[in-house]
Amino acid sequence: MAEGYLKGRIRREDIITTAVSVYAEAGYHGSSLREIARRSGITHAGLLYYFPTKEALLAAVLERRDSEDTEREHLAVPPGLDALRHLIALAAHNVQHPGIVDVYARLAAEAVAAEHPAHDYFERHYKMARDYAVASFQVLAERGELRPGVDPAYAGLNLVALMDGLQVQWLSGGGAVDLVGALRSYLESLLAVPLG
Amino acid sequence: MAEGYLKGRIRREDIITTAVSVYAEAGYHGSSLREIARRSGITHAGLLYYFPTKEALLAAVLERRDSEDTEREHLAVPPGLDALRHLIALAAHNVQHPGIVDVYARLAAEAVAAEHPAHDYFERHYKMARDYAVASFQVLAERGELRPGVDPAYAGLNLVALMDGLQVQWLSGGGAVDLVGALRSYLESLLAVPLG
DNA sequence: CCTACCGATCGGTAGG
DNA sequence: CCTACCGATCGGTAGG
Repeated sequence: MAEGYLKGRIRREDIITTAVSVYAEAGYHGSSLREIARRSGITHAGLLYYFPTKEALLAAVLERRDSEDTEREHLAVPPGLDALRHLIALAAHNVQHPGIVDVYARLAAEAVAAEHPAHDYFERHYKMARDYAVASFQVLAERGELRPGVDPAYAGLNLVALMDGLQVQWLSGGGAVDLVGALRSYLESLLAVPLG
Repeated sequence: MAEGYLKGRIRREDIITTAVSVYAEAGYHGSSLREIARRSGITHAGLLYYFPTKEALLAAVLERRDSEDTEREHLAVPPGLDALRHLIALAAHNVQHPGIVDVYARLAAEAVAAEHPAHDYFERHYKMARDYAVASFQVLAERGELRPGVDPAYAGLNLVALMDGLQVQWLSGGGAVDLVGALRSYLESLLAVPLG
């Protein structure tokens, strides 16, 4: 009896996974429910049984990403030098999973438009990332671990922007871009202490 | 007699201008020839008289941008400190024209996919920008104007990535992001001499 | 979950 | 440049 529910939950997760890879290929607007359904082994009407609209599926994709980030306890590291090290580790992890990076880079760009269904999600996401980065540089500044003259507010904003921009070039360039090295290089140019 | 040709040329330019603003709202894939035609005051079949395919119109949009950049003699400034100053001026110019920034930021993200008709265009564009930035930092390094320990190759890659990422956040954030200030801050953290 | 369908919209063509 | 059309595809619904 609970089996019915379990199968449904698994099916839902399958569909979300498939959606992520289709979004990665065609973007959100360029993806059709029929294509996602086909790769999931059901009809598009069947897909709409699980997710009543195209937007509901997108929301589920974004929700899953948030819960994965939370699982990884991304934000459990307090702002500071360790947070920056953790960010490099996260970048190194992402480099092993280009498909995922691709989805979110494309979605973020599509969602620049205020009417895009993921617009608010990314606005919140950027603000959180920025606040966290700025707080980290502020902690460094207080401890004298920041090079003199470096503004924590700009350094934080630039860190988030840099990660985004590097991802696009790394995705586009087919391996010619050393994402992690570039990120380390940026951070080292701001720090008065070794990054380790 | 030449009037017919002139009118055609004007019409073509009108259509390209309209296409730019529709791309800015909906991206390339999300834009329809019918919508671009409607705003240009013709039917979509009429538009196809001037641009035989959807891709041909995209190509015309990108071509125009290149010729505008060339007109501005973007690349006439030799690599070096002046080139970086010129880049800041270009960013300040772009901040006055969010619509144009929007189109190219969205197109660049869409074109990450290798099958996208603008993929090759952006790949070339990125490579040129990167080479130019790296060359500038190399010139600075030779003149001792770069802070010791700064790698010109990473600094150049990061400069291009940073500009891209800042544009996305600036577009998305609705004015909360100081793009030009952030760019200056990045450059100043790398230089051993004042940027002026 | 499926079959069967809807109205809307798409890029492109014919033929003038 | 337009009218008129094509085949394909879209998201979503009805009804089981």
